[in-house]
Amino acid sequence: MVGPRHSWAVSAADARALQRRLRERVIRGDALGPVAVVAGADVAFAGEEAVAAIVTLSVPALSLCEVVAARRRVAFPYVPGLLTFREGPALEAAFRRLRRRPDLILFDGHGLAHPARFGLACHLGLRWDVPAVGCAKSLLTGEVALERLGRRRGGHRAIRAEGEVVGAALRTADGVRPIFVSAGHRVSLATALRLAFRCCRGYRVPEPLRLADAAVALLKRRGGSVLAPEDLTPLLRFPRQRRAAARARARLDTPGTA
DNA sequence: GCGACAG
DNA sequence: ATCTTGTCGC
Repeated sequence: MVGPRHSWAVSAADARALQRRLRERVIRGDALGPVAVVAGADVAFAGEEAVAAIVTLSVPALSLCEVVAARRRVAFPYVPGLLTFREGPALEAAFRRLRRRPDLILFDGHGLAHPARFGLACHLGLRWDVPAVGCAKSLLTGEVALERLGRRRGGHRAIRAEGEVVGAALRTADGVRPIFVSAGHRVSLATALRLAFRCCRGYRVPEPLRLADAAVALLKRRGGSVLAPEDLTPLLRFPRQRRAAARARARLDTPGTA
């Protein structure tokens, strides 16, 4: 594990100071090799405990490689903009358990599309020195003309904040609400969009994150922090034909603050 | 001071 | 994120 390390036990004020200091070290352009293994990281909460899971898949097949998880006592409240300080400890504990470092990690949250341009994907991507992309389900900052976003899968539209493009809304499947993609570390927005879209298999949420979400949900109800790839195989099925229903919903899309 | 506000 | 049943639409 390389990169900037600091304690997670900080105050909100110190957390913001750390963001301002560390954001300068984020590599914004493409500085990554071929992506043969992509990971998805997510966290669930059960009382005072955080359950994190990281799932790795092969590219381009998207077949399951590894599944690791860890539980940690929650020590930081949810504060918009400081999500990393709440989820970071558990995510990092899980990350340490990976046998093989992924070539890219998708996070459930923003990267540069963050008020300090240092969202979860920037922070952990930098800290672990792994190319990272932020894939959030709602907007935290900035504006995007969703009414001008194509309804079909692959359509995307820039997210602008304070005069600069910080990310993009991406239609990951026909007729579903878009997700918000932004560069985390070692990737350009164009590459982040391409890679995130490449991980989609018919559902709104990219496969790595969909499986990581299923993993934490399973561990939350089953307990423990150990699970095998087989536990997730039931979810590797492609979605049914639901185009019509999905298209109808797309016209009513109102993400951002859903 | 008044909203907005990843998960 | 989490608390929670049914329900609208394909």
